[in-house]
Amino acid sequence: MITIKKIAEIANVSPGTVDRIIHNRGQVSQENVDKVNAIIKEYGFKKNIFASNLAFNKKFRFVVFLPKNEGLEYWQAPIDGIEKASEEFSRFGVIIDYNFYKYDSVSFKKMALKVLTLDCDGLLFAPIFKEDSILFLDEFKKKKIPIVMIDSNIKEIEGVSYIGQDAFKSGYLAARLISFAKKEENKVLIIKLTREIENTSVYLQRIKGFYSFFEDHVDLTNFKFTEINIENSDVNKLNTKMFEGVDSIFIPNSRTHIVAQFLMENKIKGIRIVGYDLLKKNIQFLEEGTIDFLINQKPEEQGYLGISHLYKKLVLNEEVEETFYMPLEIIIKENYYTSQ
Amino acid sequence: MITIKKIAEIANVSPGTVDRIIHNRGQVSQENVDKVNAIIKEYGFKKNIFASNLAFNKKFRFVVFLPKNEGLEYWQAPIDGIEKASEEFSRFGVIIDYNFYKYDSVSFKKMALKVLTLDCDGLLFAPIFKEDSILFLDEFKKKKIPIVMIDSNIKEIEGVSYIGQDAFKSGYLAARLISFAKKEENKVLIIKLTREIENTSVYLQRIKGFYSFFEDHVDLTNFKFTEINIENSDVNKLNTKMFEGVDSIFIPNSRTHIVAQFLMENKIKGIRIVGYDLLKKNIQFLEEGTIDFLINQKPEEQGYLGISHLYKKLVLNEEVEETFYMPLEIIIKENYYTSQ
DNA sequence: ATGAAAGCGCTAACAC
DNA sequence: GTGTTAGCGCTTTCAT
Repeated sequence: MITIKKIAEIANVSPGTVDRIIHNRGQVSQENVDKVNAIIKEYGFKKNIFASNLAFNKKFRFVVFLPKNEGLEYWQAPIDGIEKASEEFSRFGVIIDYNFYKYDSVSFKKMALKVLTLDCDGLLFAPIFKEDSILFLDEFKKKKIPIVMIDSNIKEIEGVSYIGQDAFKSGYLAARLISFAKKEENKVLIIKLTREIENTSVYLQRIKGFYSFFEDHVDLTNFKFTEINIENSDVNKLNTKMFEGVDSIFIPNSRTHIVAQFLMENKIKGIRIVGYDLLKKNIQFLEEGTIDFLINQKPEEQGYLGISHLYKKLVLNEEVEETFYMPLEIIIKENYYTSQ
Repeated sequence: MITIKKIAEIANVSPGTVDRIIHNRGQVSQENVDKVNAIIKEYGFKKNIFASNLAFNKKFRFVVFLPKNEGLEYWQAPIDGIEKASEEFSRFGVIIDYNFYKYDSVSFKKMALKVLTLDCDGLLFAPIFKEDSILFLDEFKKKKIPIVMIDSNIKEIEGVSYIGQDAFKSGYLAARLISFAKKEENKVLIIKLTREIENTSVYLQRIKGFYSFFEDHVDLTNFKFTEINIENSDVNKLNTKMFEGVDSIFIPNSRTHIVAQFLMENKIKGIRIVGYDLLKKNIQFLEEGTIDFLINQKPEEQGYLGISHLYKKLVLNEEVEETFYMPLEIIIKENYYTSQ
């Protein structure tokens, strides 16, 4: 492995000049730039990361901008992953600056303004509120520093990395899980437990993928679908009539346990349920047998990989994939505990 | 973060003495040992990994001791993972020394003797042949360097790390997948496609776990089991009679495709098949619909994590989990491609 | 048993 | 526009 000193020797210039060229600091003659670049290419120079970091002694400040955990179990998971990464990379100068907002648009906007003022080297962000997120990102991108999105993707935004699931494909998978039940007539309920404020695109994508599966499998004519909308995820809007004759239920978000709880309380049995995310309550019903399948988004890993992405890009100057779709993990009672 | 120099200052000794104490090189008075250790504890000293590696400039040689890929698609996967890790960690001085053997006991023993003579800092190893592996490990352990096993575990061996699946639990999971099919009478075939030479403990553990599930679920009385032994995985020993009236098949290893192929060729349809590993041929039958479930052992990740384990332990001096059970990944047609 | 000091390769400040 | 050099924190050799 060739060093800067040796490159300087070969090129008949000083190490300082080589350094200037490598870091595009300018103030070098074009002649030398070409000469040195040629040598770098020829010998395949890669800077010694130990020496570089030792001398540079730079701290890398990554801003994390996520919803607060207050009552949001799901959002604790990415934080756990981030903390794991933080510990692992702290020795490489990585510092995490946490910025949380309450799960509403007003709090988000307020915090966004603060985040925009922060001095940092990278951003990890979850675009929960789509419109506000786009405005925020457009502004933040002016900083010209790497941005990683987790959880939900905004495909329209350019130059921002994404780590998370493909919502459409996860719905497609859910449909397949539902299709396991082979009966003459299969009544499927799709229950949307929504919140006013949240980004609708994720669960709508999931439902789209869900239907898409049945469109691709026209032989499955014995499946009939009904959609139910439960605003504000209000349990009181559920009633036993809804479930009469129902064989399977698809709930395109993590509030699966609300339905499971209702079914249990009303002693409605024998319905196959497919939902999302390993929340404690969901796991409880998985254990107990009411929920059959959960699709795991691995939120902890998303957090970990988000920081790892920034670390590799900024600290190690490595090339990294712009988009990483998390595997679609099927969780049932018998394998949930192996999922870390 | 306190440095060696500062510790020396506080303790009124030279940096050399502090270094000797940190590395247990001896030749220091007990008085100084205690004094310095107290300071290290008080200030929470952690050595600067950049400076350390820069000065040390040590190469870490990890020996990889695995079966050769010749006709063994499965064993290419861990090698891919190892190569990925190798690239990633090469800048930290990690060098991989590959040692392959043919998939037979004689070749293994021959290579084992060579591996024992190698000068290295860590070992990544797959104990395919149990008895021979125990003899080898007992000998290798005298080197007092870290050893990681992947793929199959030998629980009797102490002080050796394991990264891979829990075979028993994966069989248990397979049983659950089989149990999805709800019919009045469910005839289940367990087909053991074996090779004389291989370690039987893995698939036997899987079968044990498989039965264990049905023992835990006594209500599933409608499942009846038959075991078939196909020695040398010989297709010619399969016949159509075996499959008469069969509803489900469990194949406790990666040779699932052999049965799938037979069923396809003989136009036997409607049998649910659960098997192991994402071999190309298995995927092909998964795509086409003959195989319903594959349990993925993530062999690539096992290889990657194995090297990563040694790297963290030796290069970074980090603490690492001794045993890491890989998640039990359920793969169906709709999610296999998301599994990297 | 202990201290002093060179050097690992890179960065950045300073001098010319 | 270019060269020189101190110093990052640790390891290791040599001297005492």
